[in-house]
Amino acid sequence: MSKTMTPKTKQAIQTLIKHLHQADVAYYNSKPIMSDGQFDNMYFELKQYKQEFPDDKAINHYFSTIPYNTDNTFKHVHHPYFIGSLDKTRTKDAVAKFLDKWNRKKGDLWYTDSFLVQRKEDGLSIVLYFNDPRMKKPFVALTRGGGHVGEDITNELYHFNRMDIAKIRQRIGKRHLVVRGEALIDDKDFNRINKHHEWANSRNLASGSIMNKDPRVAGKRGIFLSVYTLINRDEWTDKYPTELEQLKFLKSLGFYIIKDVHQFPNTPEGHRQIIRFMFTFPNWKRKAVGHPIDGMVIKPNYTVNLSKIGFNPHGPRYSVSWKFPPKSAIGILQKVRWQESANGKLTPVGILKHPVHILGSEISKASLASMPDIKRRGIMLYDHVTVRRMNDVIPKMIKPIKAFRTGKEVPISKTIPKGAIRKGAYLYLPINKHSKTVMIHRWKRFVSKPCLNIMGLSYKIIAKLIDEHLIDPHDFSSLWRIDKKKFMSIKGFGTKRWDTLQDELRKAQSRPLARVLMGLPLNNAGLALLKPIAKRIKNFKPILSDPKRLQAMHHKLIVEIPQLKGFGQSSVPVIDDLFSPDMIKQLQNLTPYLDMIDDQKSSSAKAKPKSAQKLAGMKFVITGTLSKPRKHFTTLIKQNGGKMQSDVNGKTAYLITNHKSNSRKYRAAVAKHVKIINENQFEKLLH
DNA sequence: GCAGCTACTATCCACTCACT
DNA sequence: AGTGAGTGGATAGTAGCTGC
Repeated sequence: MSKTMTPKTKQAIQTLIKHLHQADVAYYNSKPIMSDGQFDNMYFELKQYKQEFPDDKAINHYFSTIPYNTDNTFKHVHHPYFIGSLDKTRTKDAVAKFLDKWNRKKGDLWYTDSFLVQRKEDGLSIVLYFNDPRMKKPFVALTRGGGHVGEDITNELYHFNRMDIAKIRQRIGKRHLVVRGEALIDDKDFNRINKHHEWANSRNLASGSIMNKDPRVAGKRGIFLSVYTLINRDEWTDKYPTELEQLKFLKSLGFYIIKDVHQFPNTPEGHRQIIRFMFTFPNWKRKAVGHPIDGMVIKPNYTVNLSKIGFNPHGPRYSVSWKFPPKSAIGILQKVRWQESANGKLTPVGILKHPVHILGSEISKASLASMPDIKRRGIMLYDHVTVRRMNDVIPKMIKPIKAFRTGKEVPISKTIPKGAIRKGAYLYLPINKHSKTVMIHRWKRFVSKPCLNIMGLSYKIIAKLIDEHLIDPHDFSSLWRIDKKKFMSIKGFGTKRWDTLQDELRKAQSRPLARVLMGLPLNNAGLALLKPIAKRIKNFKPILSDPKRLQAMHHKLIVEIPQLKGFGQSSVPVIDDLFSPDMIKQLQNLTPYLDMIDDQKSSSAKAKPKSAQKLAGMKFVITGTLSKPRKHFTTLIKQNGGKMQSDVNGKTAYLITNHKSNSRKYRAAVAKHVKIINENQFEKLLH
């Protein structure tokens, strides 16, 4: 039963088909406008619509007419077998469901003793026919094409690397053999050749090389065929009933056989192992393969009954593939939200019309960084944009798909709030001290971890306290004078929350002066500046109550602080801000509740005696997750005389990480020949 | 008194920009 | 080169409420 379609859905489907078609055409003209992952996402979406609306003509038309390049001189030949593609699964559940279909009783149609899991290589699918009676020549090589008609590339095969087709033909003799493999180019060859070209990826290069009129070109570019299955296996199962035996046989004939085929038993534990193996396949391993792979394939090892299981319209029913989650996706930039911060700074965040899925997570918003960044990338409002997660984590809008523009796009500068002032790359709104956003931001800072560290007062809780008139938004000290009865009468607030708050307030009393000062709405004031200030103030309470001493201290700081190493005249406005009437009033109000004494013991990680300092002078950078919190390592480093850096530079001694990655720090470490060690090697440095 | 639910928070990560 | 501020999502954890 197909549901009725809303006009909105209809429009969505039309747009999807239009874009898939554009992408198809671009792809077959070797000028792809999006990545495979992005294409897959859209394709998958349309497939889901197909399930929902199986009778829709537009959808069915798309799936029945898949375009291919007609502009070539290669001969089209019919495949005597249907060369299908595998069903794509996306979830663990779908994989589990596939595995559960198989029985362990020999004789059953769906029987196998074990499964094979192998890479899904991302090249050009090619079928080799030896002595096939339906072919005009004793040896024919065809591309897969749409599965029914392929292109004759027999001449090119003689120039492929890693196999000698003439020798293989000799060994086969008169026997009938049909094998399938993937034409691939190694990453190192791709990179070498692409210095002078602009191929989108090595699959495109493989395709382009084979299509080149000169068959020698493919060979020179390092193309090879990775053979992964026997197609006419029914004629061979008497001798070789399993896939593994068939692959071994093909290898003995001289074919280059796909690497890393893993076998798992058809048992509940085996199923769990398969899922674990596939879904935790690390990125570095994927890169280490040396040529692109885009997923995993699962197939039964026992092949005797496979032809009886048969095909669905796309390919065999007895095998499925799982594709790696795409690294980027295409979304529509529907809205730009200008987020206002405590100091009036406006930062743009791109809101997507529909969430997209990248690396298994749903992304609905992505950073637009700043106006210069937006201009560099040429992104406009209502554009289709590619979205990536930087280092697989942080969502960011990368670039517009200009081919999808309708002419209705609007420059993002038009969305800037009225009254915003430009200062460098950022925009600011004049600070309105009564704006609720600004007030809450200031409270957030005051109670935040590096400042007063009062737990349990989040953005929403603060908003509630202000709304219920429990605190005076302009006076931090009002937090200590909340009316217990009123507090408890608010929905969601009880004794526990009250007790916790009181407990937190007591703890806050002894926070070091520097952290109290950092809680104030001062611009550009961090601990680095406030610590030397607090050190000179020592005990603020007696000074606050004496205007003369206050003035003297203000003067002393303005003179002394800019003299310190690392500080300049820029610290003066911060100090002036600190001694402005508003701030002093805040501090005076807070005197009954806070100690406001400089914490001299706080030179945190106590350094070991110099003789024991194994890391003296060494600079360290950490990237990625380690087995213990980073603090564990930073403390150890500091205790032993080392220093932490946030970025790798020429002076970095070691990058500590447990995994290879493509992060900025890792790349920098490789480029700058910085030693890369894991946490175990780091521990050894200390012994 | 307990389980299950809802609401919410802190923390982590990489990166960008401003500034000294 | 170093510091500070500020971006979002995943995750694990906390607290309070509700129903039994």
